[in-house]
Amino acid sequence: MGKPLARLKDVAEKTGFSINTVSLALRDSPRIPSETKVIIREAASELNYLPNYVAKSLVNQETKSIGLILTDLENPILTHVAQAIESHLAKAGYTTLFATSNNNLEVETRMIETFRSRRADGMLIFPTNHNRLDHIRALRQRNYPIVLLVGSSDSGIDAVSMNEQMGAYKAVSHLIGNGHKAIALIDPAPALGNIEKREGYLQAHADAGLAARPELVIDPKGHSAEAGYWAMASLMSRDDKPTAVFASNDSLALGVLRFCAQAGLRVPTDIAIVGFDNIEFAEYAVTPLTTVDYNASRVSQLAVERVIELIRHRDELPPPRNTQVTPDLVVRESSLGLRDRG
Amino acid sequence: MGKPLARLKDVAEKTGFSINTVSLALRDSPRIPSETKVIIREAASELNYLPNYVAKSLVNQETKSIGLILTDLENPILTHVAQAIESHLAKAGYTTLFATSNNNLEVETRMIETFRSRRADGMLIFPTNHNRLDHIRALRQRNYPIVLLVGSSDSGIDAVSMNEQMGAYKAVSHLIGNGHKAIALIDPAPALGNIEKREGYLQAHADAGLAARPELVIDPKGHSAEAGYWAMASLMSRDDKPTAVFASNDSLALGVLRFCAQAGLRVPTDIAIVGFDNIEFAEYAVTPLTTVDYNASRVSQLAVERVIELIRHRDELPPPRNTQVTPDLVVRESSLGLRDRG
DNA sequence: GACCTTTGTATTAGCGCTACTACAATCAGG
DNA sequence: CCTGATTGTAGTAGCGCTAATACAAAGGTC
Repeated sequence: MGKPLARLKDVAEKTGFSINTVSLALRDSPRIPSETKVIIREAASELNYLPNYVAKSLVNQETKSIGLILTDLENPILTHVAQAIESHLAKAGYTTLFATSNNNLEVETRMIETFRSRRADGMLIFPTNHNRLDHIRALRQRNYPIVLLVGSSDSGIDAVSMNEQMGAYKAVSHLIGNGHKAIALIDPAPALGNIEKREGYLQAHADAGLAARPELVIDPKGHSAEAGYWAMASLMSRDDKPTAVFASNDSLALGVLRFCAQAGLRVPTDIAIVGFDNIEFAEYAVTPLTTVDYNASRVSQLAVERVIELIRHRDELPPPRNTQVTPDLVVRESSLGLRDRG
Repeated sequence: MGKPLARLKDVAEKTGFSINTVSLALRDSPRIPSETKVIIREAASELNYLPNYVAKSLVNQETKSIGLILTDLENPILTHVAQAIESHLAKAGYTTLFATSNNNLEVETRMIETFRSRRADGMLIFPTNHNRLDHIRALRQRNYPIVLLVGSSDSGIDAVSMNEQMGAYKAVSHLIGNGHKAIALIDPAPALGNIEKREGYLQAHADAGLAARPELVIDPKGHSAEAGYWAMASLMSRDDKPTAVFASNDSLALGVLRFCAQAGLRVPTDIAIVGFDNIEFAEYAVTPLTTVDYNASRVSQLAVERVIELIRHRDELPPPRNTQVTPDLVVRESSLGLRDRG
């Protein structure tokens, strides 16, 4: 912690008042006359006094810090979430304890323990697996304020998230509406137990009376542009080729786009592409990308408000609520149907 | 902090041992026989005991946490830095306190105070202004372990960073070597007091005996793709047009690329473009982007090692060192000269 | 002037933990 | 069998702070 900092005791000795008087004065208590306050504040600032939050936390039984656990920051949209959450928390007087789980359940569990041990007042968690939430649910049942950043309707845990299933539904319905019947899904999440987008994909097919084609659903084993590139290469090497692709995030979609450019496939004439997240670069790709807009700032704000509300309730938390933000589809060039074009 | 957690006292009462014995047992002291340890550990886990790090920190005079302050996470490369730093710190047993300054010196100063008040053992800072470092220098002089993430040769503060001047030098020299004489610089940093890249740009001109053209240096007032787009639009609306552009980060460069695509300018035939950072999408742009590779993982690792080393020295810090990692230029299609092409 | 209030300040206890010290009980050596 | 070391456990103090309490001194009331 660097050189030992001045304590209340030092300010007390310098001014001749007692520790208690100094503490009250610095916290602007009405019991201390303003002349005394001035003297004490000056002495404190001369000594470069800064209150020791560790000691304060021990007494007050709250740390004014909350833990933020994300899977990773590879996805630019999670980055936005992280930054927005930090800003909101700072504004509310909270410090952000940050960690990434690397999509590893064990790491996630360990980081939760670390933050509990540090007595974070609450946590915001983007869990690695949307179904294996027992460790988190157990905490919530002991009244620990936790808000998940992915939907989980019946998990018994508060959640604020984008409605990913709805987003996927909108994206795929849009493609179906443009006449596509062979729509690929590139999504690594189902293999990790997170099936929201695939459900939306299937539902869109069902509602349109179109049979989904299991052979067009592919796990890219990663969520980078490179993973998207190779998933697309694999899809196009088969006999049964798609005419449209829904990629579960924009990085994957940009990889798909790149494959198409190199393979001489025209977008959207030969292949229509829709992504998910609406990252900055979606608009600046080879072909501007149609994508589902992830409203990071809205999700972040609601999640922070929720966790602070839970913290306020302390002893008896209200029943968990699951808030889903409905995403908009941003239609750009990469998915235009024939009738939309000049 | 959720419901009051079990304390040593509770474990002591449950087992009949004293608080002290329980504390020693849980910390695996050799003075406690292993049978006793087993009894105590079992009781602790039944009570769901987790050591209170706040109390521990108060006694030990160290929090095992370090503050990380970045300007923002808009730039994907800072995101990589953040994630890599968090991973390295976690591996070393440190928790990351995270904050963004939003390029606002006042916010930066406030966050530094917050982290000091929370008794972070050290800090890693990407400062908003590379010259206004007095507030940080003052801390360092009081033996507070701080490592900057931007170069600062004579600042009196430790630093680990990419050599941005060298990177810019390599980028611009590459363009000059390809025969370009009218090279624009799109860089918002000099207006904020950070002139490293501009210096490299000028040095490359000087060393090649080429006169730099001040009218081709433009401040895009931001570092987004959109800012790059409009900066390029402004440059191309003038009489004196560049034949090449060096953009101070890849987002700007992608905006430039987009402008060129829309304006019908061929890259690299009509305009050569070089970016900075080598973000994932540089490779997946309309035209794959030549760029300076920001070695985020190397910088992060060295910075974490340095700050931990400083923490180890506690009372008397060694003299500050400034480590600059030399970046490589990654040549892709966007800057190929005539002789490089088929 | 006896009594009550207000005002300014000091004292004490305690948050949960660890370091230091204390001290019986056991054991080894001469 | 006494001395001195070893072993297992407990007691005490203190990290820096706040809350609760205490208590003089001054001021107001009848």
